[in-house]
Amino acid sequence: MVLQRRLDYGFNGYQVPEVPRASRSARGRVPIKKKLEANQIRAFEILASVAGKLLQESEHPLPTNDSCGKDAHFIFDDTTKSKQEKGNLSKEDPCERGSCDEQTLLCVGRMQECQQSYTLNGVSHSQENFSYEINRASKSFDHSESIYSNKIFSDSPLFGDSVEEKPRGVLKRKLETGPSKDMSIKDERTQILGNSEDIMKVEGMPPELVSCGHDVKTSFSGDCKNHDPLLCHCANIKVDSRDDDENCVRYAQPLSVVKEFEHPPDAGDEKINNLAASRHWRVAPERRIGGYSRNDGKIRQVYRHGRNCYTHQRSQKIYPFKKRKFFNRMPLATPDRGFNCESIFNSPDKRVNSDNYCAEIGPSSSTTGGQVPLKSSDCNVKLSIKSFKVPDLFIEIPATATVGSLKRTVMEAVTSILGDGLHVGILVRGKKVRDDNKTLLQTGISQDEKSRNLGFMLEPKRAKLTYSPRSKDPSLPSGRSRELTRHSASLVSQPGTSNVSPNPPVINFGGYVKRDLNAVPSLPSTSIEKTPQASQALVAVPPISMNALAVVPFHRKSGHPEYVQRRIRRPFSVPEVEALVQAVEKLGTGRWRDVKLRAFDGAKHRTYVDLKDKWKTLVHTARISAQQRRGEPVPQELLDRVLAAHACWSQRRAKQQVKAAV
DNA sequence: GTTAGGG
DNA sequence: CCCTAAC
Repeated sequence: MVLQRRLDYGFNGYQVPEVPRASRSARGRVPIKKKLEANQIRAFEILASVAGKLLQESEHPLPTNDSCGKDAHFIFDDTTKSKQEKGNLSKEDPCERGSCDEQTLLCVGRMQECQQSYTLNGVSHSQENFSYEINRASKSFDHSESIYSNKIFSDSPLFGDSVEEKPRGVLKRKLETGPSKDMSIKDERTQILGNSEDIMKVEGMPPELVSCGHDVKTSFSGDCKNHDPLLCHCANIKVDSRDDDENCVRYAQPLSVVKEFEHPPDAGDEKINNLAASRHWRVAPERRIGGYSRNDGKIRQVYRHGRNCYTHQRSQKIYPFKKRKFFNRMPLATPDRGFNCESIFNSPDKRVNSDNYCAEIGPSSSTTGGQVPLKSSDCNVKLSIKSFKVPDLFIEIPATATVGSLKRTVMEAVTSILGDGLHVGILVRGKKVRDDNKTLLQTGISQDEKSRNLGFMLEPKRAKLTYSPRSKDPSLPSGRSRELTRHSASLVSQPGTSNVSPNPPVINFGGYVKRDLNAVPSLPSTSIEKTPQASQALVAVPPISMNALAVVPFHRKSGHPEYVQRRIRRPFSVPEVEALVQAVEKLGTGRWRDVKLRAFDGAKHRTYVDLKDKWKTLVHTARISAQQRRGEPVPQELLDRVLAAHACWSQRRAKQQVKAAV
């Protein structure tokens, strides 16, 4: 079987998708955008120019339907050649050049296999946030990470009423702000994050890491490949479990294993339906600069003075959920994010066996769901995948580089990421179908006339990692998590004592979990698939041999501020409102961070700004008539408390101001 | 990073 | 929820 490796040479980074709204960093600051504009636009143009010339000069047309699905096809003639010269890097055994025992990470695939969790200095880590950095000189591989929280649950405000003490130390704050170098770990408790963001956290995966050219050793100990994240943490575990967004579960009970596989929100309603609307720069002339597309991507000088000056991009101010949302929707908002499917391939067995790139399409995969599959001959689904788009590639290249070197570099990167570590994700009407057992009929693919609502994307495969080899029962993780959900979703308060005890129980919404109802239902076995954001490509590139060219993964997270999506709306539930009211009654209206810590600690999707905003709306709601209110009705009792607390604290503040004035 | 307030 | 200013 010949691999179908046709590429619509649509570097995602070259495209300028329309965005719902301009945006900035999640916290409303400007830095990202400004910095980008300052530093990248120029580099952009350089690359765009070079790439544009490259394409112009190419004698070979860009992919067409004609050859699609038939033969391996490379756009550039030197593709194959390059491949031969270099060998199939992506297929190369990662162990070949290094010691697997030492967790030498050479290839994308291996890297991905290792990124679920690992043990460092005897402490297990989940890799929610981490970065890698290569020190070429020493050929050492450093990683940094931030553990979201190892804070034990008992440390939560839930068990302490004292909020006056400025809480929870530095770590606590860092937890909300994303990656950091803080490696401090209080104890063996390690949270396991089942989110799919991990790959994204491989910030700036260094080219060397996947280029098979250098031994890149981590300080991992143990075999992370076989590391079972589900079974390795047996102490008290604080679980931050998320649904589509940031819903977290904090579990007070000691658990040997808890993991919630998230169901990221796939693109909900706002998703792009017109998958065929490619934003490839070739079709976006209006955005071109100087005849070429202006690239919104980031271009950094990787090699300087002939040596690798790669620096990983530390996104200290990246807010995971925001980015995640962005990525979750990318496949829809910007088709270039992963797929480009508008036509059909006709396969007798409804299967495109292109080295697994399309294997998930076939209904034959649906036979394991206990359903009686339809006869293939009865209703064949004809699909044609015009082209796949590779995940984002971020290329850094000196302006003095030749076009030829650019070609080779890009080709290497492309072949590398295609060679391994990718699997296909399927989107139906903007929603990712995670359930491999669903039939095409069930998912609606079969009725999809023009495939316009069907999309394919390439994603790094990592699912096998998150899976416990020892746990054959796919329902286990999910079942557990549901249990967890139920458990933690219940309001943590002691009825009867509230408002009476001098130390009333604190309602904490750390364990608030909700599933994305819009998401296509999926089975546990597939829910662990990577989310669209994980389609971030880890690109392999021959380091120095390529005229000092380098390709590094385009870091969506740290760039393209315009792509940042608005967070999904998540109305406050009544229990949440109650928790908020209670906290504000206690703390007042000017200490939102404390309120957050006290009542919503762990509910990462609720920021203190959210709480402040909610309070604002609560006050407003309480003041208007019941008929004017919308949404889930808030008990009048709560609204009364809102008004009372608001009045009380407003009065206090006024008094203090008077005092201060005098 | 937080807070406050307009949008 | 977003976005900013101000601190």
